[in-house]
Amino acid sequence: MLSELLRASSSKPPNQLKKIHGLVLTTGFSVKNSLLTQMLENLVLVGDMCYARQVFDEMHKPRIFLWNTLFKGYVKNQLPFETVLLYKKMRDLGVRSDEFTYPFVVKAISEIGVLPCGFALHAHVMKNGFECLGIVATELVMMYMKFGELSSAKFLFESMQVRDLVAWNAFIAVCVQTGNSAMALEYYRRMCADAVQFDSFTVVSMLSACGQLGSLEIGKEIYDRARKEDIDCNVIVENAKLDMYLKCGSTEDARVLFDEMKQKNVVSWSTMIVGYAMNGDSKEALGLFAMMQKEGLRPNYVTFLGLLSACSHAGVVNEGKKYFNMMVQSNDKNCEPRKEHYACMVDLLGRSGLLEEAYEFIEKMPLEPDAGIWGALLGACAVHRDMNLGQKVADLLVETAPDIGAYQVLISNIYAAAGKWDCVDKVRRKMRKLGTKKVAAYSSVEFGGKIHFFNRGDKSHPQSRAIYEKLEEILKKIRNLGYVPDTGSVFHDVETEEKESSLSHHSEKLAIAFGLINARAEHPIRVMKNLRTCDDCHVFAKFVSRLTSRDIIMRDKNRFHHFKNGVCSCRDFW
DNA sequence: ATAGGGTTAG
Repeated sequence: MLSELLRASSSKPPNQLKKIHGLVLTTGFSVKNSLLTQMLENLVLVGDMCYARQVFDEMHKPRIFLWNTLFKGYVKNQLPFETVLLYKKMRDLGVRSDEFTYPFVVKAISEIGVLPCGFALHAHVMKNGFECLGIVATELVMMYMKFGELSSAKFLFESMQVRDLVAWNAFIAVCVQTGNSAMALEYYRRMCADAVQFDSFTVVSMLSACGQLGSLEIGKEIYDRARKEDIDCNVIVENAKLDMYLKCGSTEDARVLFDEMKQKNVVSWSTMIVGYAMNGDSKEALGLFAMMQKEGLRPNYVTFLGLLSACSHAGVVNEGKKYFNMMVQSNDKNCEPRKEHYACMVDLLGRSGLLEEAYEFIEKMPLEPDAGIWGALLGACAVHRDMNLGQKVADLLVETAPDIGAYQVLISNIYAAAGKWDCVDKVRRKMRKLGTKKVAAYSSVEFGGKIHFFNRGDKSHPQSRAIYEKLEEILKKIRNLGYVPDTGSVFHDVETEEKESSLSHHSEKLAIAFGLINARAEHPIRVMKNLRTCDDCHVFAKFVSRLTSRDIIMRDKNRFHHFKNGVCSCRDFW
């Protein structure tokens, strides 16, 4: 009777499960593990891990699969620390893990992100002889990728005896997730060469990779191949393609696809809205949201992020406030404003010059403001040259954002602009002490099925000579149009050394010159940059678009710049 | 009985 009750309770909410559990206890029967097992599984299913743990602790000598059930629950509910603690307890009690245990624990460790623990765990896996198991090995490979240990991950992946489709997909997916999309492409090509038949999972990751790389042509090619090979192109695949188009700056293609899609979900709509916002098409973004509401679809927190960033971009403060209030009043757990939304609001207010209001907004917010929020205000202070507030915020941020290089650079630039060189020194020393990493700037252009990368002053490209000649020629011509190299700007997150050294050989300038030489005249020149573009390159691109009548689409770390006839769609520079 | 892969934001 009781076991039937429990079996039937699997879909019940946690509080009802607890009542049933209480009932079981009051019957006075000796509670058998089989009953508790059912109970535990139900609790893990509904995600009440606290209660699940209680039930587990009541059990007498639980068998290994019960431990595993609990591990599964912890991992599924994103409680990596509980997972690891449980693993430790298990070892202390002398219970041996089996091959089902390790995938959970490895996943937890990679989420926590402590490399030495990862190594130790790998050693345990090897000691128990589980390393040759595909599933465990796959998790380990993903763990190393997440730790940034590319060579360990590659080595382990290569040494797997059996690499099935899931192993390939997992590896490619984690490459994309960790920002190594060029590597994902490399392995995709190898997968094809090895004649491993890919599936829709592969396609989704690869479309995402192409979005990251700005490789419109390669992305289209992969999608077309998927259609030809009769791979199931479900909503997720279509969404990924949509995102790829938008990340390549091709809002037109995206819209055509979006309108054609038979099945659309919140992600499709949000992708479009966010994409329009990124591309500076705020009107379309807001219009799409109106359509979405008409269709009766519920937005989620990502949708609102897109909306707020669209408002910020268009400088429509009241619209932004309207959407923010909509979130607050919606009473929908999915739409509660998170820190990112507050950061968006600060950005919106700050960008529009309402710095005081932005500051008050932060002071009044119910969540603890983080570096991202202060950073948004600091960026706005920099744009509006408000040194008083800027310094105040910089002072605050100096303490709370010790490890994010971009903020430190912004702070030191603010101090520099205010002439407070002792403060500049202090920040720089701190950066050096903390070893704040300076990410090297690079730009890339897709051409001929390949991605061409350029560093500043790069001479490694085979067409290098032609590129520099083209650059010289262009610089000469646009000087006549009124271009003056801007060496004085201090307000973006680039290092001083970078500013001082050959401004005219910035990676995006080389990439644009490369595009001018190679890209077909009717196509826009698409340039991707890993960091933010500097003022001078921005002005440069405007002039080039005017001089050559070519459209330049440049994506930097934050947003798109569509240059057409000497004008850019963005409001970040003027 | 229990284990590995995919889309939007940062």
